Amino acid sequence: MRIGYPCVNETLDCTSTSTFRLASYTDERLELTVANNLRCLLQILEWNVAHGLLFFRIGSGVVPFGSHPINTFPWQTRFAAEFRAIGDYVQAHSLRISFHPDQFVVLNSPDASIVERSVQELVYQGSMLDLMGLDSTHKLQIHVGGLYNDRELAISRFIATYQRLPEAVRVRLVIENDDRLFSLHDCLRVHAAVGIPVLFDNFHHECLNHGETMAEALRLAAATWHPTRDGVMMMDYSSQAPGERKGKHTPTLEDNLFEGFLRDLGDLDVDIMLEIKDKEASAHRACATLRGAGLLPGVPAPAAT
DNA sequence: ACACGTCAAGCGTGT
DNA sequence: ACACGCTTGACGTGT
Repeated sequence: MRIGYPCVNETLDCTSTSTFRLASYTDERLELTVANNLRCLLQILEWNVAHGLLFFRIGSGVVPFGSHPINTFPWQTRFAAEFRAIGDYVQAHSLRISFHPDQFVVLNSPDASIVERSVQELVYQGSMLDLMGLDSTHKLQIHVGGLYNDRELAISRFIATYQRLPEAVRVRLVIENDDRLFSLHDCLRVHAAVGIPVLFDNFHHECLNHGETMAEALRLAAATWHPTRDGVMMMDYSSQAPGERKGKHTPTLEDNLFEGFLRDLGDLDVDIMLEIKDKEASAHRACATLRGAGLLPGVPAPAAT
């Protein structure tokens, strides 16, 4: 089992997704920014290893405008060595990497140009994994997309687009149940049609479900991951922010809820991404809970920073 | 030095 | 028709 957090390390003064405005795009600016982002990315991964956090979601903005036509800089060749070094580090320490392209990636849009831009964004993010030399156990996670007043048609459009994706994207793509439109049940139907793994989000499942218990839901999702091709199931973990609007993520890990979740998990192996606002602070507490339950080996005591 | 309006992209909901 | 949340920082202009 690995524990991770998304995109940003709040302890280090180093970010892997610094960017600039489209209006101020130049190749020089791009080159400088990517160089700095990759330097910080490696630094964050090193910090994670030192703290026993072996799962990390890399932000979409490592290469600013990575799928935008304005960006014709050959960053793939210019930074081949840096990407490779990061991939080597990931493999040397058995880290797991994911990407979560954001809401603009909609594979089931009825608008062909939106689908085309979405595919280009997935190609960009998948190519970073290729450049790192990482296999298909490292994933790109997206949602099924929009509803467009016709669930069946929306699902069938997703399936049709999925089948046309470039191989490098298709082998890495996974779908996550969302909190309002496409439930675990919907994702399982897409899986049944094309074999795409389902990345389970426990909090979204609490918001939108068809009566499956948490323990059942976890096992249904786990069964969609092919052990060698996809690796151990990945999931997102969060819980409701107390007193806030339904669906809002908690600002910090609630240890008692997490312990209850671990009971539902039972003996299932899973890599857990903590989608919690205070990032690595909660990830630390999750690790402590897991070590207490004997589910994680001991790690070096967190170094003062 | 600091404040704050704004930033590539989509969708559904609420007013 | 339009603003908002999603996820949030931080860019970049103006003072």
